[in-house]
Amino acid sequence: MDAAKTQKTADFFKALGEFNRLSLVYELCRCNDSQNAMCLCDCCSVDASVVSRHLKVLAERDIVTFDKVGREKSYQLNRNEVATKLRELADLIENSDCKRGNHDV
Amino acid sequence: MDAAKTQKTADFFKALGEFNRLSLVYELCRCNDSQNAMCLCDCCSVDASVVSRHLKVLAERDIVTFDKVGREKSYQLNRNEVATKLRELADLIENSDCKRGNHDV
DNA sequence: GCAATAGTTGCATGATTGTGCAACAATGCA
DNA sequence: TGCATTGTTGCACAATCATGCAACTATTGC
Repeated sequence: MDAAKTQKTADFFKALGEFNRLSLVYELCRCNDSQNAMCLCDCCSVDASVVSRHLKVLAERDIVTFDKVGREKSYQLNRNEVATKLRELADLIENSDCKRGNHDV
Repeated sequence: MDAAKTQKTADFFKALGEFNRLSLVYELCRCNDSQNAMCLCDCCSVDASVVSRHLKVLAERDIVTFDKVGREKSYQLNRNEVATKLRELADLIENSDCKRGNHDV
Protein backbone atom coordinates (compact mmCIF):
# COMPACT_ATOMS: atom_id res chain seq x y z
CA MET A 1 0.00 0.00 0.00
CA ASP A 2 1.85 3.09 -1.18
CA ALA A 3 1.59 6.43 0.54
CA ALA A 4 -0.35 8.15 -2.25
CA LYS A 5 -3.03 5.49 -2.24
CA THR A 6 -3.23 5.56 1.53
CA GLN A 7 -3.62 9.32 1.43
CA LYS A 8 -6.37 9.04 -1.14
CA THR A 9 -8.25 6.51 0.97
CA ALA A 10 -7.80 8.71 4.03
CA ASP A 11 -9.21 11.66 2.10
CA PHE A 12 -12.21 9.56 1.12
CA PHE A 13 -12.90 8.71 4.76
CA LYS A 14 -12.24 12.24 5.86
CA ALA A 15 -14.90 13.46 3.46
CA LEU A 16 -17.41 11.12 5.09
CA GLY A 17 -16.13 11.91 8.56
CA GLU A 18 -17.91 15.19 9.14
CA PHE A 19 -21.41 15.45 10.50
CA ASN A 20 -22.97 17.75 7.93
CA ARG A 21 -21.27 16.08 4.98
CA LEU A 22 -22.41 12.66 6.16
CA SER A 23 -25.91 14.08 6.61
CA LEU A 24 -25.86 15.19 2.99
CA VAL A 25 -24.82 11.72 1.94
CA TYR A 26 -27.65 10.18 3.95
CA GLU A 27 -30.10 12.66 2.47
CA LEU A 28 -29.02 11.76 -1.05
CA CYS A 29 -29.16 8.13 -0.04
CA ARG A 30 -32.77 8.38 1.06
CA CYS A 31 -34.03 9.80 -2.21
CA ASN A 32 -33.46 8.09 -5.46
CA ASP A 33 -34.03 11.30 -7.40
CA SER A 34 -31.20 13.74 -7.66
CA GLN A 35 -31.49 16.84 -5.52
CA ASN A 36 -30.35 20.37 -6.10
CA ALA A 37 -28.16 22.18 -3.61
CA MET A 38 -30.90 24.42 -2.21
CA CYS A 39 -33.05 21.39 -1.47
CA LEU A 40 -30.11 19.75 0.27
CA CYS A 41 -29.69 22.81 2.44
CA ASP A 42 -32.79 21.78 4.37
CA CYS A 43 -31.24 18.63 5.77
CA CYS A 44 -28.50 20.39 7.65
CA SER A 45 -29.06 23.71 9.31
CA VAL A 46 -26.13 25.64 7.98
CA ASP A 47 -25.64 28.45 5.49
CA ALA A 48 -26.03 27.69 1.80
CA SER A 49 -22.38 28.57 1.27
CA VAL A 50 -21.40 25.85 3.70
CA VAL A 51 -23.51 23.27 1.89
CA SER A 52 -21.96 24.39 -1.37
CA ARG A 53 -18.48 23.80 -0.02
CA HIS A 54 -19.38 20.43 1.51
CA LEU A 55 -20.88 19.26 -1.77
CA LYS A 56 -17.72 20.37 -3.52
CA VAL A 57 -15.63 18.21 -1.21
CA LEU A 58 -17.93 15.22 -1.74
CA ALA A 59 -17.74 15.71 -5.50
CA GLU A 60 -13.95 15.94 -5.43
CA ARG A 61 -13.84 12.53 -3.75
CA ASP A 62 -16.30 11.06 -6.28
CA ILE A 63 -18.82 10.49 -3.52
CA VAL A 64 -21.43 12.53 -5.31
CA THR A 65 -21.86 13.54 -8.92
CA PHE A 66 -23.92 16.34 -10.37
CA ASP A 67 -25.56 17.55 -13.54
CA LYS A 68 -25.80 21.24 -14.20
CA VAL A 69 -29.16 22.20 -15.67
CA GLY A 70 -29.70 25.87 -16.07
CA ARG A 71 -28.85 27.63 -12.87
CA GLU A 72 -29.41 24.52 -10.80
CA LYS A 73 -26.98 21.78 -9.91
CA SER A 74 -28.57 18.42 -9.46
CA TYR A 75 -26.66 16.12 -7.15
CA GLN A 76 -26.82 12.39 -6.80
CA LEU A 77 -25.00 9.88 -4.68
CA ASN A 78 -22.39 7.84 -6.50
CA ARG A 79 -23.79 4.63 -5.06
CA ASN A 80 -21.67 2.09 -6.88
CA GLU A 81 -18.41 3.90 -6.37
CA VAL A 82 -18.91 4.50 -2.65
CA ALA A 83 -20.28 1.05 -1.88
CA THR A 84 -17.46 -0.58 -3.81
CA LYS A 85 -14.80 1.38 -1.97
CA LEU A 86 -16.32 0.53 1.39
CA ARG A 87 -16.53 -3.16 0.53
CA GLU A 88 -12.98 -3.22 -0.76
CA LEU A 89 -11.68 -2.03 2.54
CA ALA A 90 -14.00 -4.36 4.43
CA ASP A 91 -12.63 -7.31 2.45
CA LEU A 92 -9.06 -6.19 2.96
CA ILE A 93 -9.52 -5.84 6.68
CA GLU A 94 -11.27 -9.12 7.11
CA ASN A 95 -9.10 -11.25 4.90
CA SER A 96 -5.56 -10.00 4.71
CA ASP A 97 -2.95 -11.11 7.21
CA CYS A 98 0.56 -12.46 7.21
CA LYS A 99 -0.43 -16.09 7.46
CA ARG A 100 -2.29 -15.98 4.20
CA GLY A 101 0.58 -14.18 2.51
CA ASN A 102 -1.55 -11.23 1.57
CA HIS A 103 0.95 -8.50 2.35
CA ASP A 104 0.46 -6.05 -0.38
CA VAL A 105 -3.18 -5.22 -0.93
CA MET B 1 -31.09 8.24 11.05
CA ASP B 2 -30.89 10.26 14.22
CA ALA B 3 -28.25 12.86 14.84
CA ALA B 4 -26.39 10.96 17.54
CA LYS B 5 -25.98 7.92 15.33
CA THR B 6 -24.90 10.06 12.41
CA GLN B 7 -22.33 11.73 14.61
CA LYS B 8 -21.03 8.38 15.77
CA THR B 9 -20.67 7.15 12.22
CA ALA B 10 -18.95 10.39 11.24
CA ASP B 11 -16.52 9.94 14.13
CA PHE B 12 -15.78 6.42 12.94
CA PHE B 13 -14.91 7.69 9.47
CA LYS B 14 -12.98 10.63 10.84
CA ALA B 15 -10.81 8.22 12.81
CA LEU B 16 -9.95 6.40 9.57
CA GLY B 17 -9.60 9.66 7.65
CA GLU B 18 -6.13 10.63 8.74
CA PHE B 19 -3.00 9.42 7.03
CA ASN B 20 -1.03 8.16 10.01
CA ARG B 21 -4.03 6.59 11.69
CA LEU B 22 -4.97 4.77 8.49
CA SER B 23 -1.37 3.63 8.16
CA LEU B 24 -1.58 2.13 11.62
CA VAL B 25 -4.75 0.32 10.62
CA TYR B 26 -3.06 -1.05 7.50
CA GLU B 27 -0.06 -2.12 9.54
CA LEU B 28 -2.27 -4.00 11.98
CA CYS B 29 -4.14 -5.40 9.01
CA ARG B 30 -0.99 -6.84 7.47
CA CYS B 31 0.04 -8.80 10.54
CA ASN B 32 -2.21 -11.28 12.19
CA ASP B 33 -0.30 -11.06 15.43
CA SER B 34 -1.01 -8.18 17.74
CA GLN B 35 1.62 -5.49 17.87
CA ASN B 36 2.78 -3.29 20.67
CA ALA B 37 2.84 0.46 20.33
CA MET B 38 6.60 0.82 19.93
CA CYS B 39 6.56 -1.66 17.10
CA LEU B 40 3.77 0.29 15.44
CA CYS B 41 5.84 3.46 15.69
CA ASP B 42 8.02 2.15 12.88
CA CYS B 43 5.25 2.24 10.30
CA CYS B 44 4.72 5.98 10.51
CA SER B 45 7.58 8.36 11.08
CA VAL B 46 6.22 10.40 13.94
CA ASP B 47 6.94 10.71 17.61
CA ALA B 48 5.88 7.90 19.94
CA SER B 49 3.52 10.28 21.70
CA VAL B 50 1.72 10.88 18.43
CA VAL B 51 1.30 7.17 17.81
CA SER B 52 0.03 6.79 21.35
CA ARG B 53 -2.63 9.41 20.76
CA HIS B 54 -3.65 7.98 17.38
CA LEU B 55 -4.02 4.51 18.86
CA LYS B 56 -6.15 6.00 21.61
CA VAL B 57 -8.49 7.51 19.03
CA LEU B 58 -8.69 4.22 17.13
CA ALA B 59 -9.45 2.37 20.37
CA GLU B 60 -12.16 4.86 21.34
CA ARG B 61 -13.90 4.12 18.05
CA ASP B 62 -13.55 0.35 18.55
CA ILE B 63 -11.35 0.14 15.50
CA VAL B 64 -8.55 -1.46 17.48
CA THR B 65 -8.48 -3.30 20.76
CA PHE B 66 -5.56 -3.92 23.07
CA ASP B 67 -4.37 -6.16 25.85
CA LYS B 68 -2.12 -4.76 28.49
CA VAL B 69 0.62 -7.16 29.46
CA GLY B 70 3.13 -5.78 31.87
CA ARG B 71 4.36 -2.46 30.59
CA GLU B 72 3.44 -3.25 27.02
CA LYS B 73 0.17 -2.70 25.24
CA SER B 74 -0.58 -5.17 22.53
CA TYR B 75 -2.85 -3.85 19.80
CA GLN B 76 -4.93 -5.72 17.30
CA LEU B 77 -7.31 -4.67 14.60
CA ASN B 78 -10.98 -5.21 15.41
CA ARG B 79 -11.53 -6.88 12.07
CA ASN B 80 -15.12 -8.00 12.46
CA GLU B 81 -16.35 -4.74 13.91
CA VAL B 82 -14.71 -2.56 11.27
CA ALA B 83 -15.61 -4.76 8.32
CA THR B 84 -19.20 -5.02 9.51
CA LYS B 85 -19.56 -1.26 9.88
CA LEU B 86 -18.15 -0.65 6.43
CA ARG B 87 -20.44 -3.25 4.86
CA GLU B 88 -23.46 -1.85 6.66
CA LEU B 89 -22.94 1.54 5.09
CA ALA B 90 -22.18 -0.05 1.74
CA ASP B 91 -25.48 -1.92 1.86
CA LEU B 92 -27.36 1.16 2.97
CA ILE B 93 -25.92 3.23 0.19
CA GLU B 94 -26.49 0.67 -2.48
CA ASN B 95 -29.97 -0.42 -1.52
CA SER B 96 -31.90 2.31 0.20
CA ASP B 97 -34.00 4.74 -1.78
CA CYS B 98 -37.51 6.14 -1.76
CA LYS B 99 -38.84 3.76 -4.36
CA ARG B 100 -38.16 0.76 -2.20
CA GLY B 101 -39.66 2.45 0.81
CA ASN B 102 -36.46 2.16 2.77
CA HIS B 103 -36.52 5.57 4.37
CA ASP B 104 -35.27 4.99 7.82
CA VAL B 105 -32.10 2.95 7.89
C1' DG C 1 17.64 0.30 44.74
C1' DC C 2 18.73 1.80 40.06
C1' DA C 3 18.77 2.10 35.22
C1' DA C 4 16.34 1.02 31.05
C1' DT C 5 12.11 0.44 28.52
C1' DA C 6 7.05 1.25 27.28
C1' DG C 7 3.75 4.30 27.13
C1' DT C 8 1.00 8.62 28.50
C1' DT C 9 0.15 13.49 29.33
C1' DG C 10 0.78 18.66 29.56
C1' DC C 11 2.10 22.34 26.85
C1' DA C 12 2.97 25.12 22.91
C1' DT C 13 2.50 25.72 18.07
C1' DG C 14 1.33 25.72 13.35
C1' DA C 15 -1.96 24.02 10.10
C1' DT C 16 -6.32 22.72 8.76
C1' DT C 17 -11.16 23.12 8.85
C1' DG C 18 -16.08 24.42 9.53
C1' DT C 19 -18.77 28.35 9.59
C1' DG C 20 -21.41 32.84 8.53
C1' DC C 21 -21.70 36.93 6.08
C1' DA C 22 -21.40 39.72 2.23
C1' DA C 23 -20.49 40.23 -2.45
C1' DC C 24 -20.52 38.13 -6.59
C1' DA C 25 -21.78 35.46 -11.19
C1' DA C 26 -25.14 33.15 -13.78
C1' DT C 27 -29.54 31.84 -15.09
C1' DG C 28 -34.72 32.10 -15.37
C1' DC C 29 -38.87 34.77 -15.43
C1' DA C 30 -42.09 38.66 -15.87
C1' DT D 1 -34.67 45.38 -18.81
C1' DG D 2 -35.29 44.52 -14.04
C1' DC D 3 -35.72 41.26 -10.45
C1' DA D 4 -35.65 36.87 -8.17
C1' DT D 5 -33.30 32.50 -7.66
C1' DT D 6 -29.30 29.34 -7.50
C1' DG D 7 -24.97 28.75 -6.34
C1' DT D 8 -19.95 30.19 -5.54
C1' DT D 9 -16.11 32.78 -3.52
C1' DG D 10 -13.38 36.04 -0.53
C1' DC D 11 -12.79 37.16 4.04
C1' DA D 12 -12.57 36.73 8.90
C1' DC D 13 -12.88 33.99 12.89
C1' DA D 14 -13.21 30.31 16.13
C1' DA D 15 -12.44 25.60 16.88
C1' DT D 16 -10.25 21.45 16.07
C1' DC D 17 -6.32 18.78 15.21
C1' DA D 18 -1.68 16.79 14.34
C1' DT D 19 2.72 17.22 16.01
C1' DG D 20 7.16 17.39 18.89
C1' DC D 21 9.25 17.95 23.13
C1' DA D 22 9.77 17.32 27.84
C1' DA D 23 8.27 15.45 31.95
C1' DC D 24 5.94 11.95 33.94
C1' DT D 25 4.20 6.97 35.50
C1' DA D 26 4.74 2.17 35.49
C1' DT D 27 7.03 -1.94 34.77
C1' DT D 28 11.10 -4.95 33.82
C1' DG D 29 15.65 -6.57 34.71
C1' DC D 30 20.18 -6.17 36.87
